[in-house]
Amino acid sequence: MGNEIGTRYDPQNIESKWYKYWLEKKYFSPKKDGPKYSIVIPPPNITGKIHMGHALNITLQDIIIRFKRMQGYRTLWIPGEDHAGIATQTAVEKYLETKGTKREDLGREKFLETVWDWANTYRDTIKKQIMAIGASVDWSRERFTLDEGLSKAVRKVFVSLYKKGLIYKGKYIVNWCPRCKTVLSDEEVEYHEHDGKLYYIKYPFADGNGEILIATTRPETMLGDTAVAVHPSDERYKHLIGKEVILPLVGRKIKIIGDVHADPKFGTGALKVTPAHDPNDYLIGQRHKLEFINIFNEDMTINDNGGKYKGLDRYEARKAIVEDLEKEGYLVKIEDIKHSVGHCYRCDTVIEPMLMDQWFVSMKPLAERAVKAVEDGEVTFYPARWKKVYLNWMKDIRDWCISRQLWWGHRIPIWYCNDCGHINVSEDDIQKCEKCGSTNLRQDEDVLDTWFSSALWPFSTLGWPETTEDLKTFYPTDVLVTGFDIIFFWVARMVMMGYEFMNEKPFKDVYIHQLVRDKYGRKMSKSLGNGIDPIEIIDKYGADPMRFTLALMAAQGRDINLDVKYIENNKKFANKIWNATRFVILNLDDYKEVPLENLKLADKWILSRAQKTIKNVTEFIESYEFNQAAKEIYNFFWDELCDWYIESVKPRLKTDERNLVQNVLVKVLDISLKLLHPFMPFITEELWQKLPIAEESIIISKWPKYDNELIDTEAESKFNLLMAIIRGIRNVKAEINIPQSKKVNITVNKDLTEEEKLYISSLANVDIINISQSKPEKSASAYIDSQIEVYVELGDLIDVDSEIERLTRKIEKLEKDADKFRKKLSNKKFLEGAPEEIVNETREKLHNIEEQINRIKTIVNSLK
RNA sequence: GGGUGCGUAGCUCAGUGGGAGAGCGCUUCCUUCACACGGAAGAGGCCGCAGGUUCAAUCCCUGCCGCACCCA
Repeated sequence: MGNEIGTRYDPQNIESKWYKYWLEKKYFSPKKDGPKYSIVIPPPNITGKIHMGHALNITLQDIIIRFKRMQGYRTLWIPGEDHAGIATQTAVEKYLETKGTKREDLGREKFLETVWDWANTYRDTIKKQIMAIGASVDWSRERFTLDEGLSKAVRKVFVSLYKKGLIYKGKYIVNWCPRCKTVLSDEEVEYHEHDGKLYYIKYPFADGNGEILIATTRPETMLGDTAVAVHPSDERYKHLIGKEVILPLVGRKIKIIGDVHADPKFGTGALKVTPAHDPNDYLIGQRHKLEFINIFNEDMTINDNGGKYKGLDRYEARKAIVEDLEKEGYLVKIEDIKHSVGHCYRCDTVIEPMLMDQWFVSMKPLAERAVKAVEDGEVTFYPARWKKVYLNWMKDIRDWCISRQLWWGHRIPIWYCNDCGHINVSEDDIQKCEKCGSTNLRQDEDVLDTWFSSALWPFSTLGWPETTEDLKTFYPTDVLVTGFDIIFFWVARMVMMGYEFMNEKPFKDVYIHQLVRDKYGRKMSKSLGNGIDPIEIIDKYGADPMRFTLALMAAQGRDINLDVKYIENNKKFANKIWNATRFVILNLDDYKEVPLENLKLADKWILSRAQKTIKNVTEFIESYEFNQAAKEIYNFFWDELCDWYIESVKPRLKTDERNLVQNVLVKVLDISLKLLHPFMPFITEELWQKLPIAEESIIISKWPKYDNELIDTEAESKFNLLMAIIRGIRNVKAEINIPQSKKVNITVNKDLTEEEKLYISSLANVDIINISQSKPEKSASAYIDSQIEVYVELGDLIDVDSEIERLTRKIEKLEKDADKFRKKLSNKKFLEGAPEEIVNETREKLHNIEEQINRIKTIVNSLK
């Protein structure tokens, strides 16, 4: 055991060393016995680096898993990464662009080779970053959403759902991202408020008698208009239903129809209907069997259906059409309007609703059990309010568009027969049409939504579809820790898939954690440049302080506004832990283990406090109240252990109590380091290893057990009194501006034990303690309650006037409190209605205060 | 338009149906043999506003105002 210990906490020296040691010892792999406890990591995207949100996510999971591991569970935390279809493909395309080439030039196969190389590099980076945070994940079970096993799982799921009729191909309005050149699911569209214009356009009646005025934010889509809709009960227009108008610039005759979707209060109440380019218009189109005219190419230029506007981009077309409308007298006015516009969640391009042939999962049948599971509490959300968010979405769920026009991803296992037209679906690649035997097959070009494979994560990572030992042992997992932003994308879909394919929930608890924002509460983003890079933080302050800060701020139901100064602050806490331990170790040269018997007051007090800390930290971690748990151990360590116990023990280390004190110190430190370990794994291992009780690793040490026998309320109240007396003496010194180190004599009205005298002398720098019933001349009161009076003898240092002033202020303060209680106690209703216990307590409190006031008053009078 | 969360010390935030808390910042003092990344003592709050429930409300309920976010 190396007992050399520097005077400063230096994270760089300890972190990588211990992580390596833990890996070598395979502590992160599940042991062979004990109740199981499992977590799957939310797989980070391979498109970038780990950010603060990941750091929080990983920290919280690591706290849980280390805690459970120490409690004796057979723990497994599976790491992995997500192939992130759109994001990765886009990133690689950008990279190719810098090399002057593009994916179409390479071809599908070559392109995918490039992406794999890229993916492997990034996976490696991410892995190193997760390690730097200290995550005790089992790397031997690391998975990737595109690896062989998971691909097998994806195919099995696709085929199964297809055969059940839950996956189908159909032509519907979908969200097209013109930049990514793929469709997106509804969840992948983000709506932002835009400043837009509302254009009022005249559509003349076909019979030449007047016109109807419509309002639209997207005049360019009029090229695809196939009707004008008004509300059927709109008095202004209902007589026009059935009449025909002539579409300006285009010349097509279209009908005026009555449909409830037309909002009489919006615009003019008359709505142009473009069924191929608006989700609502699409529904109107279906209801009224309108024609669907697609006017866009995939790159958002106008296609052949746009006549003279063909080839123009959608925004150029808008400009041109507005100009032409104005020229020809159709444009009546333009108003400014704020409206919500859908954007691609990956590249922020404005999405275009398009009518396209795509693959969908029919969600309603899958959602049923997933709803019930959460309603029945089989799957529980923490904090509970997210349950509502989940259920609201689930109950109004729409079919999921799962095909993507990408190359990077799980290719859809569908083969079309070019000869007989049969659609073959298969888990394995096939060469022959199962219907006609033709080899003239063509696999569907599209890949699946990345979230399709993520949805299987809790069981695919455990080996499904094989029935592996891991799957049998660790499914369902115990908790899922993630952010609220992917409840729909991921959490909900995992629940559905879990029940569908495992016939069992994927996890018991869902802990929804906070969003990490900057210190002003703004989202961290590249464009604002306000991101805090966890790796830079780790380099500068260490992983432990970062982790502790995140845990300390992880209050349920509120986001984290992170300021680097908080991390700096907790580095000071780490330094404090370091130095307190250093002090103990420096005093252990002659340590030998003895039973904790013949304990003194301070020993009983700290051991009792330690028990309460064990209890609270344990309970708070169990209920996912990480901030409370962290706060509990922080306060115990700094305030109680360092500022009081260690200070009180210094003189005792020079007496024959040395050996006992050493043992108490080691015991309390052992408890503290263990309680701190889930939060700060590196420093606690480093320090624990230096203690005489150290074993192989703190990681596999036993979590401290709460021992009711060590709770000593009497010792606690006695020690509390001592602390109050000591504070009182210090306060007197501070008030009259003499240094704390200046020795004074005090007088107490009651005899004290030798031990009590020792603490007062050493902690308050007191020389002589006199016992007397009367207040000495030229003294200031340091502590007064209904039993005890303590005076500091000041001699000529006393300033009677300021002493009177000080005491008068104290009386005023006490009187204020006393008034509150008097008021309460004079209230009949309170006396009748409140529980007796409360009434008695209040009486006692008032009595004590009044007693104090009287005593102080007596002193003041004697001074005058 | 529907929904959710938040308004507590100068700042950032905890917390609770029975005498308002922390960290930072601020004021004063101290290099005392673990730590100045430290120690000691302080100052500072109509717990957003208005009602209601209750013996008792910062906490529970309703409304309002302000700030975020989600969904349409």
